[in-house]
Amino acid sequence: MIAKVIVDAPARDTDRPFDYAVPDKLAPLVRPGVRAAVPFGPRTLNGFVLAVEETSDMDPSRLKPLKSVLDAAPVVTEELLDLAGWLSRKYLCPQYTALTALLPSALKTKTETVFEAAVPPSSPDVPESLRELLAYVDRRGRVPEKSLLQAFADRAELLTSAILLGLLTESKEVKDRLGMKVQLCVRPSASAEALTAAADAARRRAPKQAELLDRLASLADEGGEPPLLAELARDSGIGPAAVKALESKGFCVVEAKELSRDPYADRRFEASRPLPLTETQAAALSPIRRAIEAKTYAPFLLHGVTGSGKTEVYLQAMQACLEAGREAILLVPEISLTPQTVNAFKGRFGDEVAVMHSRLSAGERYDEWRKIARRRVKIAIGARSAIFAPFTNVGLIIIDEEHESSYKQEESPKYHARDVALERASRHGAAVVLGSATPALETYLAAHRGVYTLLEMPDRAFGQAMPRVDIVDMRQELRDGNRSMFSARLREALATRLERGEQSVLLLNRRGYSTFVMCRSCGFTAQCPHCDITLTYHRSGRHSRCHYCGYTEREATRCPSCESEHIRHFGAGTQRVEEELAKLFPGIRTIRMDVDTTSTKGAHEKLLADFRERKADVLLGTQMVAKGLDFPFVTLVGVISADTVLRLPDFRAAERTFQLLTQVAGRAGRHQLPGEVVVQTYTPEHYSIQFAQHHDFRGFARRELISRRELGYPPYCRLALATLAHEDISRLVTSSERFAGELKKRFAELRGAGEEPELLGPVPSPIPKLKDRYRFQCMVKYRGETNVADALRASADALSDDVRKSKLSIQLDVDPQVLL
DNA sequence: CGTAGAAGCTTC
DNA sequence: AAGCTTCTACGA
Repeated sequence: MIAKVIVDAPARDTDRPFDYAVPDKLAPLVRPGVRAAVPFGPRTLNGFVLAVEETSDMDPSRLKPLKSVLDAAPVVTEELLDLAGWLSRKYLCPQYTALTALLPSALKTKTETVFEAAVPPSSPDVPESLRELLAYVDRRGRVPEKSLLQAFADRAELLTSAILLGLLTESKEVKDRLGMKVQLCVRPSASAEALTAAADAARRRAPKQAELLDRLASLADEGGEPPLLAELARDSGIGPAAVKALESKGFCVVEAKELSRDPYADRRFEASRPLPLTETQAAALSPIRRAIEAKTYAPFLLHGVTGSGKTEVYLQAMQACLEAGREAILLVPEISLTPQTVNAFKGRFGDEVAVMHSRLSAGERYDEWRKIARRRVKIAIGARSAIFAPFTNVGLIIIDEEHESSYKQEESPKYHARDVALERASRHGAAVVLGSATPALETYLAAHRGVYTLLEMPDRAFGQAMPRVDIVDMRQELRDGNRSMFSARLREALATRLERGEQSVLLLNRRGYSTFVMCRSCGFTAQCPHCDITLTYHRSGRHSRCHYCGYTEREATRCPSCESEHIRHFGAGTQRVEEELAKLFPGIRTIRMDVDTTSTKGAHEKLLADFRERKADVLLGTQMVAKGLDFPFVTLVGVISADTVLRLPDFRAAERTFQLLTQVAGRAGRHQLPGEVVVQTYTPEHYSIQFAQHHDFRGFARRELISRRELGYPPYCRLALATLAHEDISRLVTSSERFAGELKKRFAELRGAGEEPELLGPVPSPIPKLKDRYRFQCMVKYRGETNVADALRASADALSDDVRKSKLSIQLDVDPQVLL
């Protein structure tokens, strides 16, 4: 028997199955989808068994035997094995990388170095200075290198000399990143009669033993959960000595019992029943329900304004899916995976739900994943990676807030959960529901072309009004002599909230920090004449550059548009806003949320909880305050500068601005108190801001699609991005040009079909230097189903010499979301 | 001629 | 990716 194994050596040369002989005693365990340890050259590596076959093309004498099998049951289903192949082809990543992406991190095993004492610590060969080290290792048996380094962090040289002197033996061990959570329990191993007899005999001499024997007897008789060792000691005072004694006499065995950590075990969920649907909701639900019942692949776009009641549609679609005997997956953006969301679904479906949440520990995530793999639940809820829930009969996949950029993974494999969802659904004959108030334009256009069925919910379910949005022209503020970052309007609105004891949220968007030049008098920003993209300001060279095509211009001292001298690069931090806030409103209580204040675990939740309990008047933060928050006393949302998103050097900047403003407007006045939104901007006339003010998605989409078509951006074409990096800039330039040449050569072959992709670059990357390596990029624009992946991979392969020899790195991103 | 570091090759 | 072998440049 031969196993085809993808090994943990993710490089071009090794990205293919290797054949191994399967020893007879492992044969029953070796199945497609299990992990195995295999010899690979002089090393031992982990791998995934792709297939089991009778024969191999290899000379049988050269086959090595598989070392061990890591899983009693496959961890990757047949369908997901195949999907991993699809991921690797579409997103140009090694198969091993694709396979690990399917699994919870707890199963991403690595080999680690472990040390053992080669001689006893008391041996005369051990120098005095190394006694302590050796004793430490000896006490523990096998010590992972990591823990040893930690324990002797300040005395690393001791470790080195111990290794050099041969006092420690070094070996590699394949380890699971985490064992299952186990506790020891006591199980009877004799008949009930024998145990009762022994209990009677021991009654006088050893009462504790007798008590345990009684319990064991009733267990053997009636069955039930064997008691935990720890429990026995705590509740009945039966210590480990008594257990040991009985175990040695063969009355019981101590076993490791696998526990499931249910993070929601001690939480109550308010049970909820299906609500009566509005007419619009019912109209949206019925085609979804029909598709689930018909078991055919059917993608939908559910376009519903904020508050239109999409959640109830999701809930009832899931209900229909469960009734059809099939499984469902719900994806939500990580940031909105809050207790609120989880409660809504746990409340309706209770124990049928597994939640994959990044705030859970690796162990808890693994347990939730196992519930899915063991078919203990029928619904999986989670962020991006939950799309790989190992169900076998998926009937429905819902992606909430489908426009969110967090559905695109920025590490390899750089997959988009929406595309994976569509791919998986087509394999299962499942319905896909893409839900959003502000769909991605790709999705919206596809729906209009009939690729997805469009379902619309244009009104709020309970008829509430949309919040009022005020746009403040910051140019006018400057003219009126206000040089601060707070407009009179926003200052006044803040003062009113302080007076009334209501709360405010202030958003300062600085994501993808990027400086650009702007005129504070007229709002002019420098754009690329070829790409209509904001030029990025480079302080060192005192120039601005387009990172799409490389166009460069010198720093201006006067505004080319209005001749004003108030032209400068732009950007302010949360800290500065906080200071200014304190100056304006002495005694104001502010909670600042940014990378600095939320870096420690749980800090994010803590800050939000404090704000909920009204321990602060203002919540000031970046991006992360914009979404999914729902606080009853927030009646004001202020956007310090809408321009920071709008002027990002990204063709999606207008779309992001519209989405952000629409989202943020949804945060205010969600309850009884009416809400108000103040948006500060230097470009109030920009259509993204205008349409957001009037909550007009359709208007925005129509306008934005026109310019996308004119400029040749998605959704009218598709993109792929190659980023090359090297520490030596001149070699990088050479390699980049060679890479571009290879690409062009291959693209030319597609010319006949009228599908020749367009190549932009090579140009310096928007982050031109990272970790001492310079970066260049090539962007590819192509249409439809043109096979660009093969050309990219082949071109990268053509430079594989440079990659290996001169440490050039080439990163490929198909359908990039963030072009920064 | 010896040796150290770089470069190349192989992994079932 | 990483361990092992081969190449090659330089000092004695």
